[in-house]
Amino acid sequence: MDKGHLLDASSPRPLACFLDNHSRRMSADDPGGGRGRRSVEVDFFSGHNKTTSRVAGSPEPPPIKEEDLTINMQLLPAATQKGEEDDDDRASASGSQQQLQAELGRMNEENQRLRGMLAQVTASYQALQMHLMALMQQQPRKQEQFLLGLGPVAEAAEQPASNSSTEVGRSSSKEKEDSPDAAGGGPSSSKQALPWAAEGRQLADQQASMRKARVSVRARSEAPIIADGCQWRKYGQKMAKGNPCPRAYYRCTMANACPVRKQVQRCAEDRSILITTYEGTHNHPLPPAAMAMASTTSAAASMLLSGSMPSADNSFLARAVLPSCSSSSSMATISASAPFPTVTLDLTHGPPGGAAARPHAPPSFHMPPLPLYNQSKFSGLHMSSPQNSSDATRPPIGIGLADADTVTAAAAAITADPNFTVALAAAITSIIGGGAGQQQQQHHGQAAAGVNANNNNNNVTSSSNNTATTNSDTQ
DNA sequence: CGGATTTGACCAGCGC
DNA sequence: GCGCTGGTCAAATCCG
Repeated sequence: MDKGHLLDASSPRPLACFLDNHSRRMSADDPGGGRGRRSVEVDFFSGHNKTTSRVAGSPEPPPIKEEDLTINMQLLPAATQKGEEDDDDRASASGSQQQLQAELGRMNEENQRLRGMLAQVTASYQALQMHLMALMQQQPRKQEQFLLGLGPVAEAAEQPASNSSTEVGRSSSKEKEDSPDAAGGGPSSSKQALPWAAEGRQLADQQASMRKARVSVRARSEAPIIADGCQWRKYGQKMAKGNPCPRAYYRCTMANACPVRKQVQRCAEDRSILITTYEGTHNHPLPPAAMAMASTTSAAASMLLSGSMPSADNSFLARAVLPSCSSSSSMATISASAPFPTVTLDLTHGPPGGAAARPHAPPSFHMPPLPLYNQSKFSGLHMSSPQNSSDATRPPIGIGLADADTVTAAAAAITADPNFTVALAAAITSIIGGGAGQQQQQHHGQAAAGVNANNNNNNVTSSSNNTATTNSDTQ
């Protein structure tokens, strides 16, 4: 593999550009990415996120400020003054002035309402931030308590003090310990444990889900692999059942013990579609080129993690939240009932050029356009936890049903579950604001613990949080 | 010669 | 228990 080519983040290419031109750039003589050949990659997540998430050249939409919601009243005197200049129109001006005042009243009312909404959103955001911080502080402690002998014996016993995860084990149990999430706590001398057994187990389950959460990206491409900014090494290839195209396995080689892997396979039904499935979170600083994908994958993992709520809430929330963006043709589907909970980002839809033609358009959640391999149980628009497999057989929930009551009730339900809110915010922020730069990355870094996503584009060094994670995992 | 890829073999999980 | 399948390993091979 041409390493330099894989890491070619120096020539960021917006997705739109690629999908418009990829057929011209492709060398289709070696679609399998043969040994030593020059690999051609799709640069979906090029280094400069801003180019990938909106039309090139269009300015970044400014954040909504409180002042923006204030009605500019300077227009009123001007209109009045003009009325005074014309004595004949004075009577009509008086009438129009009343109309203007009535309008003013309405606008003031709306202004107050918008201010209230803004205040509410701001308060909610701050509350969520506080909650997240509290969770992140609790997590290492609970983790170490779990590792002290309350979890499965084998898993606890396999936790090496040295954390020498350089060699990825063959067994899945060994693989689990390689996760940066699992390494967050590290060995401890604490001896208080038993009261935390149930909680520790729940946490372990949560983290197991997080480890196994996958993000699948579907995109039209003749290239054998997409350039996501990371460095990958191919370690295997298999023929998957039901698909004549082989599935290639890659692992991240940007750090020795990075647990992130990806599978690349062509869609059997449309071989121009490349399906790249990511698993795990990076335990090392990422180059800017890789931030978008890392953000997406970990945010999706967070989102899936939030799916551990009761099934009724899942379907309800999905129905309430998802339809609001169902009109878009760019897609993200959620499947927690598959062998591994999976989020699929579908970049293959829309007009020629697909989502790339409107890279700034927010991806939405929708019905899966095509059945995905390894997601045979997927049944449509829903979020379901693995333990609630009954949801998988539920008929697809209708899209576009979000009436006002539904939205209101959904807002209440979301508010009642901070975990979901945080994860959802992270996912949406990541997906929509893929190019929103630092704010997005800061969001993500806070929402998806253990992921090196809070490096901004200008600074690839680890933050304190990520450094802790990296150290505990690799040392 | 070092590093990446290929490919057959091995292992674990799952369903029957 | 057996077979199937997915995932991984590691020796062999290839390439720059």
